[in-house]
Parts: sequence; structure tokens; C-alpha cells
Amino acid sequence: MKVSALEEYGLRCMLRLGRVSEGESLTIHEIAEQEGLSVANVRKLMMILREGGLVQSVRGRLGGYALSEPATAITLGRIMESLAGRMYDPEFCGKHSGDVTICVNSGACSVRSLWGVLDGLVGGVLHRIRLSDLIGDEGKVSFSLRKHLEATIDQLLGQPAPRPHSLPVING
Amino acid sequence: MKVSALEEYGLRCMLRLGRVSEGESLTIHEIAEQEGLSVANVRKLMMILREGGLVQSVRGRLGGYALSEPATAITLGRIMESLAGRMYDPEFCGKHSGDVTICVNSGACSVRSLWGVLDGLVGGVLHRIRLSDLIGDEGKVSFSLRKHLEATIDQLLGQPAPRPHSLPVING
DNA sequence: CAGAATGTATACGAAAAAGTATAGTATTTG
DNA sequence: CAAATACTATACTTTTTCGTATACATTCTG
Repeated sequence: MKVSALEEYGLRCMLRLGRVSEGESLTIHEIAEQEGLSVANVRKLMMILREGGLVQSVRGRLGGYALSEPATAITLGRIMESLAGRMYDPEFCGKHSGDVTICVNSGACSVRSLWGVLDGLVGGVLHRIRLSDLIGDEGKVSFSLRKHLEATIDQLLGQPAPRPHSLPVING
Repeated sequence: MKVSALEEYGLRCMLRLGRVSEGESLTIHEIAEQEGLSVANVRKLMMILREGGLVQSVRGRLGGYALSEPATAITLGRIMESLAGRMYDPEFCGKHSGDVTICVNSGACSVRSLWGVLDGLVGGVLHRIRLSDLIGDEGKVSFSLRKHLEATIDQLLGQPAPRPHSLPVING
């Protein structure tokens, strides 16, 4: 449950593309330079994003990459799923239950349920954030998001946190 | 942002320990057999959990492992942090910004903010779930959790989801 | 005290992920 | 058409994670 390099960098590339005017595009070299990444690495990232239908490429002399849709129409959920798939692979239980063919927790697989809930939670949030939300006024999104979360989390289970987990300070 | 094997198995071991009566303990072999894992693997998991102060070990002929506190006092947040650390390592930005010394998104690092928000969100939920919550009536927790989440997520950003992300079906 | 069963610690090998390199294909400019 | 520039695709190397094996220390039974 860690953020992978693919997710981090892939999302950053999408942000770069979202910042240019509609109709314009960026080359791999431009993105690589702006983000301080290697050209080869950006190349790979763009290929993945392209397969996910998130970016379009134009070849040739004046080619480059551009978002396949306006930044207001692309959700972070789509981006993250393209880059890393779902948080909890439903096949996991089958693959990782060891020697036992059926899940050893079968019928009572509370662990599985937990991952499902968390996956739904994160996915639900990500699908409600648009790429454009992360572009405009920086920090504005995260701030409003955080305020909402602080309020709602406290009511989540109707009980106080046994060990309050302070929400992170955003942008210093 | 995927669930790792360590998290999956570690949590399962904790659940096994939480199911035995207080004062009792389980040996590594017992846990391994019950979960269909290798003895060596469980050994490693228990070592990690022990370093996190989550379990206590008794050596010798009648030794074994037991929770260091009652299952009602241990939150999933603590367990997950022991097993995998935080979702988003604050040092990530520094380590992975490539050739550029300062974060290339400095001052406007919206990506960083996003991870922070998600980390706080997941952490906030995990710290509100106790180990005992996952033991009693199976599926009960996940169900009530899900109901809460469905209601609250819809109000999170005060806007409808561009692409509704259906919450997963729990336990079939 | 001796032996057996348990946990502890370190090191090793396999698998996956991350990043790099290279050869190939397409398109525009002159 | 030819060269330059850009994307495409594949294979390779490095790094990290995962799982296993082995040797060692501790403690209870008899």
C-alpha cells in the first residue's frame, strides 16, 4: 500500500500535459527536462498512459503528446488505474493463500473485506478529483479536500479515534 | 498503492492471535498451518510484528506468540504501519525528483499534496478500526463501514462523481 | 543437567519492479 | 526523396521485495 514510482511520475507527466493550452503538445524531451526524469523513463510512462487512452501522440517533426480529453474530463481514478491497477487485486486471495486451495479464511475473510473497503474508499475519492483540480490554484484542492475529510472522518464510525492519526500538513 | 504480501499475511496472523482466548498463545507452526503459509515465512512476519510491539513471544517448551495487548486496544493503523510503513513516504519527493535537487513542483507540488491527503484518509480509517472489529461477526464490520462510506463519500467534495466508482461487493 | 521444542538472527536465492538502452517505424521539412 | 525528428517496441540491467534456509540462543520437561 505504498505509492509506486510509476504512479508518482505518471501523474506528474499528466499534470505537465494538463498545463499547456488545449491543442498544444509536449515532446518526451520537454517533459523529461521539466520533471527532471530520464528521457527513457518518460518514454515508458507515456506508452503506459497511451495504452490507457489518457494521452494521444502525434508523430513526426512537430509531434508530441497531448491529453486525449480536456483536463476537466479526466479523473485521477482513471489515471491511477492505468498506472498501477486497483489497490487490491481480487485474484490476490486465490494467488496468495498458500497451499490451501480455498481461502483459509473462506466465509469469514474479513481481511479481504477490509481491502475491498479501503480500495473503494480511495477509488471513490480519486474518481471525484479531476486532473484540472490539481492544476489551477495549487494547494487549493488539497486544502478543501482535507477540510472535508477532517469533518467526515470523525463521524465515520461514530466513535472517537483510539489513537488520532493527524492529517498531514499540506505544502509546508 | 497495492496491498503487499507482508500486509496481507501479517494482518492474518494478527487475526489468528486475536481469535484465541486471552492468556493463550499460538506457535509459529500452528499459525503457519492454519494460514497455509510456510513456517519460515510466518517466522519472519512474527519478527516484524514483534519489533512493532504488537505481539509478545514466550520461549521454551510451551512457548508461542500472543498479542501484546487485547484485540480491542490494537488498531489496524498500528499493524499496517509496522508491516509496511506509511503509504506515502515524506522523503519520497526528495529521493525521486531526479536530477533536480529541489522538487520540480516546488511550491506547487500538488501531487505531493494528493498523496498526503490519501495517506491521511486511509490512515484515519485504519486507526478507527480495531483488530477486534475484524474478528467477531465476520463481514459485519465491513458492511457497516461500507454503509458509512457510501454516505459520506457522496458529500466529500459536494459534487457528483464524474465516473461513479462502485464500492466493492463484500463477501460475495 | 540433557534433550527437545521454541524463538532469534543472519544470510542466501528467486521473483518482481524500476529504470536504461537500442533498434525500428512514422512523419514532416527542405 | 532524403534527412532529421519524433514516437514505438522490445530486450537488458539494476534494484528492491519476497520467500526460504540455516545456524544459534533460550527455556521448559523429565
